[in-house]
Amino acid sequence: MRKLPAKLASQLYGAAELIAERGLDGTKIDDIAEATGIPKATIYYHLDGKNGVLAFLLGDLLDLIAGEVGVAVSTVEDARTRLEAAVAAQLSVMVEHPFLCRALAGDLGRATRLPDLAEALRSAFYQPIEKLLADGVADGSLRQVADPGAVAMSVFGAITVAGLSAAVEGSSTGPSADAARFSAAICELILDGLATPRTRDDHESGERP
Amino acid sequence: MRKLPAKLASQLYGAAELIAERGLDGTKIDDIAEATGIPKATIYYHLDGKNGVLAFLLGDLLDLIAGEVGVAVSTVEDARTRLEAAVAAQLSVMVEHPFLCRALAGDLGRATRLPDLAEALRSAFYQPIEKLLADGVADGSLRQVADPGAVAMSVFGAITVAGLSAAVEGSSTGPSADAARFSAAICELILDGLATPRTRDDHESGERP
DNA sequence: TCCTATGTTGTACTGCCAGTACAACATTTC
DNA sequence: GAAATGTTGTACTGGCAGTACAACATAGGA
Repeated sequence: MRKLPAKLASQLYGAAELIAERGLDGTKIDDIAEATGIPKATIYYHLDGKNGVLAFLLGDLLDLIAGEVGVAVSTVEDARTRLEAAVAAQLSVMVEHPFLCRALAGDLGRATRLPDLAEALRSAFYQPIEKLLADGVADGSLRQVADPGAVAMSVFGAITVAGLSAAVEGSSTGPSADAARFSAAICELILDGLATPRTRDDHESGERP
Repeated sequence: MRKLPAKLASQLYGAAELIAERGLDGTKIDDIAEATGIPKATIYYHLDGKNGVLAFLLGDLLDLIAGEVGVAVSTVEDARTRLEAAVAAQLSVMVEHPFLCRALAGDLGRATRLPDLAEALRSAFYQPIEKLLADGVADGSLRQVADPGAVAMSVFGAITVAGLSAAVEGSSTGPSADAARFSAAICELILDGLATPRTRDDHESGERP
């Protein structure tokens, strides 16, 4: 079942847009068969029904993300720099696969109920972040926080939701520009924060010209 | 259809756990009928099928969140302080309604495909944040960032994902402690960031005793 | 009190669609 | 060229959402 011939695999991607648009429930197997050109009987021969299709598509996406992020994380730089690279890598893959991302977001519930996918999700998205934050504290490039688990979860959320929104909306400037823009915004947020550098309490507003 | 009698409304909440656990697809109308004690025919008399049930439950949750956050945001404090209050409010509601949150997360796709809910989602979660960030720049309590839209989306993601994870996991210390913990972690992250306060580039690690 | 509007519920039915069964045919491999 | 493996059309089954409807309940207004 993990031996899906390359040709079928590539055809299957034709179903991503459909699923992204209507959700898996709104998509009939016959629709998938028609959109991909793979006969229904063949789909069932190789995959475990609709869930199988979803699992295959999302599994691929998650592997891709985990791979790219893995590369970005494996340099000799300090953790803070690697964190920036990881953010950029994750966003770049997401922006390049908008349909898969939308399918993932839309059928998140189903995805997390498929054991393989739940694990893949975790290792693609959450774990690298968690590790980088810990590394950063160790090498001094990131601050020690009171609740590392909660912070890692928030960082994960910031990146992932921004990525999904970027993937969903698309833009005029093309995918790589989008990825760069969001990536910069996220790093600005999670590294430097939003508080004004000045006083940390009580300030009468000063209008700017 | 928005006139659901109070008694039925309260019974309907009995379906939240079911839906959270199995997803809406995995939940049969007859299961809902049995779990809530409302006969199937009555459900169909008042609501528009399964989607109607989901819409009712989540609509309620979102109204609640929007309400609490609205209160937190309407004080005379500066935007930074109100942002902290909004984070706390949102998390507190989420943590107190774990089943509804799980249902929301699991059936996000369906939810966003229901027009009323999509709008409610936006106004409960995203919009208050967006406004606060703008206010903060205006009153000087928050930093001006290069891409406010992208940053607002990331902040939204940080809060929401953390809230979902808090709601899903639960804990031994009770809901209000959870909310406070996550709330502190998120504010620490989005206000002060994770970069070490020291040098902003190039640092040979310095071990701490 | 009776009459009407509105709500409540059981029962029976319809239609759609995921998934299965299987036989016929194709391709590969040795 | 025979056996194994893969491919596909066709026809069927079962489960469940949603509907139809009649019987019954309740409330309120005259």
